[in-house]
Amino acid sequence: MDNAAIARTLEEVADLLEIQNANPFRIRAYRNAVRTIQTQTTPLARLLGAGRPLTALPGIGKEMASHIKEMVETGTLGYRDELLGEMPRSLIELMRLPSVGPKKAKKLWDELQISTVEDLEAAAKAGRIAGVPGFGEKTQQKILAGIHDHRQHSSRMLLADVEQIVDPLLEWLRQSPGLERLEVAGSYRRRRETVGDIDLLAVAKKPAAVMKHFLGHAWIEKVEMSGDTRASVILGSGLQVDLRAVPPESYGAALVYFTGSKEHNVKLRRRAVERGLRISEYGVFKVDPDDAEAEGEWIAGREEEDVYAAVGLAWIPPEMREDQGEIEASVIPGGKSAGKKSRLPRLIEQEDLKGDLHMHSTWSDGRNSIEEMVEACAARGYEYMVISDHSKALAMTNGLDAYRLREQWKEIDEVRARHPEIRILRSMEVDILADGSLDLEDEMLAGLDVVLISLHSRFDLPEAQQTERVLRALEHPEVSIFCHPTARLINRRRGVEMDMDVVLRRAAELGVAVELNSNPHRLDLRDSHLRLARELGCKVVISTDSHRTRELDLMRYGVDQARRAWLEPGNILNTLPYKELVKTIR
DNA sequence: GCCGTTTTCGGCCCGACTGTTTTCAGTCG
Repeated sequence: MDNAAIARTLEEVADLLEIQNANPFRIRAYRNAVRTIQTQTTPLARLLGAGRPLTALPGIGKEMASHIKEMVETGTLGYRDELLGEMPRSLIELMRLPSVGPKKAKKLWDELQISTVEDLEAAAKAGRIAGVPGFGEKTQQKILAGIHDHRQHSSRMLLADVEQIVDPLLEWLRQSPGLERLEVAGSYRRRRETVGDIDLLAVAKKPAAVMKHFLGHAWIEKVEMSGDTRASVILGSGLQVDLRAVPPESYGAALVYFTGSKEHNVKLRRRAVERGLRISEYGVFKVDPDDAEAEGEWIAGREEEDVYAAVGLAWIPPEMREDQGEIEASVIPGGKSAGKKSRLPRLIEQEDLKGDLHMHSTWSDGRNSIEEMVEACAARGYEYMVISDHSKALAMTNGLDAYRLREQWKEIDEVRARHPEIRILRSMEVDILADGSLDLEDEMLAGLDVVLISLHSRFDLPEAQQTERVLRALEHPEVSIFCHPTARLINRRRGVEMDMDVVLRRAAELGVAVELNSNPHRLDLRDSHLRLARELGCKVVISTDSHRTRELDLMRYGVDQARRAWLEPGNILNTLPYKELVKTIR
């Protein structure tokens, strides 16, 4: 079993235990193990094979290690099957419906033998749910609405799509009477590639007035709940928006809390408890040792920096708040007043980038001419840029053969003469053919300043074969950059199967860079692969793969993603000035 | 079930809103 399958199985155990009303800390132990496994870049089977103790991993103890060993060896987990003998697996899906949790799912099963969403819908429509103890008319209606939404909107929206909705919403909210501050928190602020819902945080002396103004927005289709400090609504687009209001002295604490992630917050709060403190969305409080129940003395919470400082930490950029070691890295040696620095990385910023290394023109499937692309890049202050049209195997994009490529070089020379303000590099996005050879003759490859290679076909090859194919392509001495390596499209196409560990290791040895494609549909490589690339010393480029001038602005999504992978300017090739770049790039 | 610069036992993050079980459990984030 691969890591993803192992994680899924343990997750299922956690869900089933939850329905069984097991010890909540035991359930949490399973979920912690799942997280550890999901973020593990090396296959657990390989660790086991090498005789490495799994218990060295955080959250993996004797029991989990033995579960994992069993799964690796037999491909299944007896304990999970045992639990499934007591209740159907489909109860887990019930539990995912809004207003249905583990307790209610169990009750539905015990009382009415309901185990699927379909059964539940039929029972609710027949009015049989309202009669179950603990349920009522309102819950029955909520369940029906929840089933509807569940079917309508099960996938998370792309960050870029959500931005289109959030911006006007913010503009509206800024007109609220008495509003002092407003921020988007949640996974949007952490710049995750997809967003499940929007968390808004407002500061106001009279929060009720802000809530009222918010609820008057025309896009709101349904109000899920509303109180003086919280409101939750569903927009016509299906997106859920939560607004919370806090007093000014709680702004920082609330922003930390609502930005998350949940795991980051848990660790932060645990750190507070170890220091006799308590962190909530209202602030950091000193716990009274004689009366742990009392509210305690408020000591911080106005700004995020104050909250982190109260537990001896430097402020952590939101993109890093995933409990991936950022809390440990943010420790300020000697405490907050020691004047020492934390080990947090200096994350890449868009201003660090000196050029865009992947874009198309009307020579293949781009919408703008070379000169228009050049002017647009120059307007963005870039020192250099790359023209990289498709190769002939991608006929549908009007890919170039050797003859047309030579013709293109003539045009590039002319544009170069007219635009001395920017360096224009000759390139091509060359298809990796099925056998790993490249879709352009060697002498033409040698005439390019930069050679990009990409997978655009045969995404379905088995892992071993796909890995071989890619390795062969990487070995070609002219290759500079491996673009959108997994070829995934978020919510639409899963990436190819290949052994990323092997591929990135070889790329690092050969000096081939890997692309972080900034297109919000791609964001390929993904965060965990980028972290692996960094660990292996493999260079990364952040490019837009633009097919029209305005797509050059997609670069910021790539930067967001790089920041989530802890990348610093030194990890990124296109932070280098032109002279250094041409020396470094293969 | 996991973990340990106060611990190998006794802890393990915090609060708002809703609906229903009239005093609070369940859900959610």
